[in-house]
Amino acid sequence: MDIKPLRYFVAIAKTASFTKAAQQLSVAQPAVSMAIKKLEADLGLTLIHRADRHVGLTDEGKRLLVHAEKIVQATDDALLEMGELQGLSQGEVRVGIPSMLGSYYFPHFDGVSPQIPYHCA
Amino acid sequence: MDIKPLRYFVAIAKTASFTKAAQQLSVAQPAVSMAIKKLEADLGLTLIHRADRHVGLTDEGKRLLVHAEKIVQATDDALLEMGELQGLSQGEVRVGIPSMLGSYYFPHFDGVSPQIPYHCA
DNA sequence: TAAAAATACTCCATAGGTATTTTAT
DNA sequence: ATAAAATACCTATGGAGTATTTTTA
Repeated sequence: MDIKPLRYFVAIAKTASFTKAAQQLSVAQPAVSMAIKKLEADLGLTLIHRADRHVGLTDEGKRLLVHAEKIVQATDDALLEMGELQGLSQGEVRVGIPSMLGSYYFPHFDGVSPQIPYHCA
Repeated sequence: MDIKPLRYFVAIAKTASFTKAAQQLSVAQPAVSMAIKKLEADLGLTLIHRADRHVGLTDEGKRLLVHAEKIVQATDDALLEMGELQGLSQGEVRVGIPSMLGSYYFPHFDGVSPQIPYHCA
């Protein structure tokens, strides 16, 4: 199972519309249609009623929605934290140390290196 | 973010080996290597030390592991329930009704059809 | 008739497999 | 020398876009 279709699905559930969901997600409407179609095929279930001019979840769709929201939330949590860590690991700490003093204040003992790579600005 | 690489990642964390993870997941070893490489590229982080003959998670990898396990678990929960619902919706209810009586006991009023398709065994 | 969703098609990215090479013990 | 991971290469699948058609209110 992939996460993107679940995001599409959640958006459809919220907006009750394939078109609005597509706009909200900045993708073309057919992408959403096909993603849901494939998701339904993969699960062997109908998730959304298309009948009577009204997009609504089936009973199975309602059950999936609960899970989908958890999965999306957990993924967003992960992405957020990883993004923060990435920012940290990318961020340079520019410390203005005269180069000759650097080796004194920031010595490089074997196996004990700074957590964040630093260099003089 | 896709779920399969996260499964690979969790398996590597557990087995401390790309090769064992691949076997466990029934995929070729390079698939695992490349999936992790892409995951690291996507996140902009190094998740696994490859140095010194010992596969181990970096600090960032350890943080991701916590999230990855949640995501995988939530996904498995979803797949399990959807699988159960699929089994139900596929299951036929075989009711032994003499065909001539069927239309009496199970009439087909317009727009009011049974929830589960039935037919006589 | 107008909207929303589905279908048709095309293209490109990527996941995965086999074969091979690199690396470290 | 061996075992494990990385790289190279190839193929096939599928995800997404544009254009178009179908459907229903």
